Amino acid sequence: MTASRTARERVRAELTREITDIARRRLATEGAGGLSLRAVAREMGMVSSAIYRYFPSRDDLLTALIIDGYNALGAAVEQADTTCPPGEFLTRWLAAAHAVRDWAVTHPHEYALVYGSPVPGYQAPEDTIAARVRDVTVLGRILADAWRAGAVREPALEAPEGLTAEAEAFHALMPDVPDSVIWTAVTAWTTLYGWVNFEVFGQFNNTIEDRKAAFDHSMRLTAGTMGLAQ
Amino acid sequence: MTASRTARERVRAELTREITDIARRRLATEGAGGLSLRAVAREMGMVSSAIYRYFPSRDDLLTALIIDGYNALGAAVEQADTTCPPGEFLTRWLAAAHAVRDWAVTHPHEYALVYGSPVPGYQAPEDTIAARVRDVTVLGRILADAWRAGAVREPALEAPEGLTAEAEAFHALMPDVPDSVIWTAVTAWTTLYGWVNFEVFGQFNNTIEDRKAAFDHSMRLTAGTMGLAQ
DNA sequence: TGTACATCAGTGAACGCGCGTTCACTGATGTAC
DNA sequence: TGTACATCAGTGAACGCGCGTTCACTGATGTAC
Repeated sequence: MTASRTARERVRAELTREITDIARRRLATEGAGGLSLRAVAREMGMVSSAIYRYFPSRDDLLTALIIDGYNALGAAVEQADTTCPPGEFLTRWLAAAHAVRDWAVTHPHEYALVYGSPVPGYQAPEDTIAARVRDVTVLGRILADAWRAGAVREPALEAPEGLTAEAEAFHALMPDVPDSVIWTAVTAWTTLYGWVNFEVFGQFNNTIEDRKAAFDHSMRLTAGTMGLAQ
Repeated sequence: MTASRTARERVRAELTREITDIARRRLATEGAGGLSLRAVAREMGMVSSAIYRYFPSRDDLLTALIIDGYNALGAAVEQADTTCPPGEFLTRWLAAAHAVRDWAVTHPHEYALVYGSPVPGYQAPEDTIAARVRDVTVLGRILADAWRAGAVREPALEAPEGLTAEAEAFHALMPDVPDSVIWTAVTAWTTLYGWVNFEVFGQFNNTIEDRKAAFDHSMRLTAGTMGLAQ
């Protein structure tokens, strides 16, 4: 019967989810390097070998968590952008930036998993790529839309000749946008994630208290660097 | 005899150095979380308990590595700045920025130790602070010097009222500099380290090849954000 | 200068722990006739 | 609808491994008289 077959599959999906949930929670205390199948199994009330019915190895579980992380972050940014009026580019940029920061601050360990120092000995497989680019795709789209609408002032600093080939990869995200603007976008991108890294990894401890406000201001400055009108 | 007493102490200093050297090298393969006293001892040709004559615990060894890392990075940045003509502020900024990047690229695992995701379960003690601020002290000094020399254009974007108190901590590094400029400096700081994080942690793999040139351009754009004349 | 004592470096065994993964197995759930 | 068989989930024991840290010890190096 299809119905009962689905019943078993449903349990399987639920337990798979429970495993990743517990694993995610354990990231907080142990970090990615210390994620342990046995600990997850223990918390599930299962014998450790039972986990292997769901994930063939520790690295596969880690991969699942990483993909989930990218997708959650990507979805948050996409959602933030779509709730903005499409023609208000500064608003969209700020919304997307805050979405990145908000997600990172509420999920610091998952953020560390996707944007922190690499897990030693772990090699991310190819299938993480699709999930990996969702957030920057949104950021690229905002600037590309702004450019098409004539809302981007070109920077005074031209792109150096030698970087023409390097900009290639980013034209996939931002077609029609000139190289000089591509580089302001890449710079803005590093500012955004640089800030979030600093905040999540504790570099602002004892220095900045109202981090959301400071971040907001910094992202407005960054919008200026990109030539987005205030 | 003082001479022979010094002999024993010299051996001690040498072995302590050897331990940290080996530990540093092992960071590369294992990451900070996987750093193991037993492995270091094995590589030293010592029995594992002998390490305890030199470091009372694993965390103390880690602390030594972190302090060394901050100092090496700080020294590199200081050195880069002092070789520049003091009045050429853009040159100084670029030199300092490249010094950070160069050091990080040649010592990626030590960089990860000081600017990457925190080591789970490790709490940095107070005595890391002095070493920790050497690099940003240089960056602050460059902008403060430029400001005093009248070489900094104030940004169009004023600092929001609510951030006055937040800027306090940075006035220690950059006295006399107005808040609006403080925030361009903090933003530039996050851009610099954000870039280096991205590069060292592999985010630019398969996208940017000539990273030094792209970084240089990005840092010139960032100088613009800070109001430093090109 | 020579001897008695104190300090220090390194040894080797041990404690108690957790880990990833394999394997033969039991019993329950689903499938085909 | 009922039975025989196949698939699947979970068990429990085991393999072989590495870890941080403690402790009583030996022997060498340094110190004080």
